[in-house]
Amino acid sequence: MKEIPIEPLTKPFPGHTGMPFACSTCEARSASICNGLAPPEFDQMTRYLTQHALAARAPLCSEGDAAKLVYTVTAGSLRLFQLLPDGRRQIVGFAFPGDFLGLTSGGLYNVSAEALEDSRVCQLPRAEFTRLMQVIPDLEHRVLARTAAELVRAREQMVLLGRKTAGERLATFLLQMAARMKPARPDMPLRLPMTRADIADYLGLTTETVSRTFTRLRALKLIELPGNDEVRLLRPELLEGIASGKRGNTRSP
Amino acid sequence: MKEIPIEPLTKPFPGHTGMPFACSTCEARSASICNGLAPPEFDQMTRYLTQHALAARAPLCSEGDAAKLVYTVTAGSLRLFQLLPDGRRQIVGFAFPGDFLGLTSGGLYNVSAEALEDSRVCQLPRAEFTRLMQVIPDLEHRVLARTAAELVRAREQMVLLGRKTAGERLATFLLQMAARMKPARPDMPLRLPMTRADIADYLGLTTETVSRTFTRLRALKLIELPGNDEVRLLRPELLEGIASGKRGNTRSP
DNA sequence: CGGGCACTTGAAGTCGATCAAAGTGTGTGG
DNA sequence: CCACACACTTTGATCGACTTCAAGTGCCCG
Repeated sequence: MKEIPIEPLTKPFPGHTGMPFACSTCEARSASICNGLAPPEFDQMTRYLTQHALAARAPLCSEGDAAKLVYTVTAGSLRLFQLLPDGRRQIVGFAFPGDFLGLTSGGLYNVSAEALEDSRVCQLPRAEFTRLMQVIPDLEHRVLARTAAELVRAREQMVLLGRKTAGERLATFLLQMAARMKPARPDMPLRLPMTRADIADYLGLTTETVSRTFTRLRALKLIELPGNDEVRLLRPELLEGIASGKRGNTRSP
Repeated sequence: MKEIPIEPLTKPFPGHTGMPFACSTCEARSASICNGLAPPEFDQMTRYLTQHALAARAPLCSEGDAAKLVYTVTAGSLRLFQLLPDGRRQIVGFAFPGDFLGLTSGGLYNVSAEALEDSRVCQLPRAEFTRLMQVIPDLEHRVLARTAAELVRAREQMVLLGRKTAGERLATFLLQMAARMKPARPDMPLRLPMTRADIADYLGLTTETVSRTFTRLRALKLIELPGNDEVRLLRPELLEGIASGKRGNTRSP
């Protein structure tokens, strides 16, 4: 939890196309918030845009801080979370390349963000981004579309946290990750950049329960665990059934 | 759960100002999505705008339905929820006068909505609303602001569902309701239009636990329960402490 | 006045939490 | 290159908050 300062990149971000908030990684996922927008306005924007590297576990921003910057993740992954005064933590989401961070209602960040592994972000002053949204309606459309999509995801997570069993939660999580990761080769094991504790805090469980539930799913031949941070989903269709919450599946896994 | 069809109002909505998506109630809460926008565009819009009454427990829309309409609540209250295949229910929010419903990502509603009591909504075809957003940037700004605010609320609810105890959940809920209701006179009891089962499905608990927790808070002289659907918050500052999750408070309530 | 629904209360059960300890892997420094 | 330290994970045993099952109470409305 020690502060590792954000260090500016010395050399150009590998794969960067010169387009702010767009990079080859993001383009590959067709996820960057600015991809394909008409470039003229971006020329002025470039002036304000910087890239930053984050060491594993480095904080990007903290809940309650003045929200001076908005970010696009270009490499690595982050956890977004809130803390209760006594230290209980809830991870509200993970961020991967192409994801957009820093939109707030009010001038303060409402979640904290930390790198899960060595990561990179493009950042832009929020004032500049707000101005750009006024100038480029299409940019605002995109931000709205993403925010709405994130709200849908948040509501699904509320169903998970409020009503699903541990087995259903983990199955849902694994399928979420599989959908986001799009493994290079099908049947390649999925790499999970987060620890069991992170998964627990995302699913409203403890590390012990997450670990036991992994073990249980493995015993049922639904998954394999080639390494501590790797999973292979052997029967996605069965996992779907469990994740969606059909009872009967529930009590066993 | 039987289908009570939406019946059109026969007489003009009481208190309606003639401004679509704005009514005296909404203005009083300065919450209507369209209040204060320049009226010219609304003249054409009025053609498509209709008002509807909902009987208590009547469904407004169902998760998965084609999202043909957007709504503003003008009177009463609704519950927004999702169901698991076996019937488990998670209420993701309640809607009160001034609240805007029906924004989706994709063409389908992602939650179901039902009236908690006799209610009224203004509705507008979604296509028309989308067109209006293109024409009136300020309208899109407002929709974005509300969606972002709703996302913040959803994340706070994730913390509640994932990490808070029953006592903390109920305290949080009561303060949420107090903040929304703005009781006419201070120290007037709060009217809760939802049942214990609704509260339970909102907080990820059972009706029994909600009931026991109400009893416990009353025994602690933190609240009074003048009627089944009424609460008076006697010590809001203590409830705040519990709701925010400082441990020590936790084990007693 | 009586049936039905929501709410409350009690007793017993369970899923996941907590407490405890042993494994596993990794990076570092001797 | 090995050994130690540390961080993460797994497994086991026990506990407890909330659920489940089961009555019982109160209240509204026909």
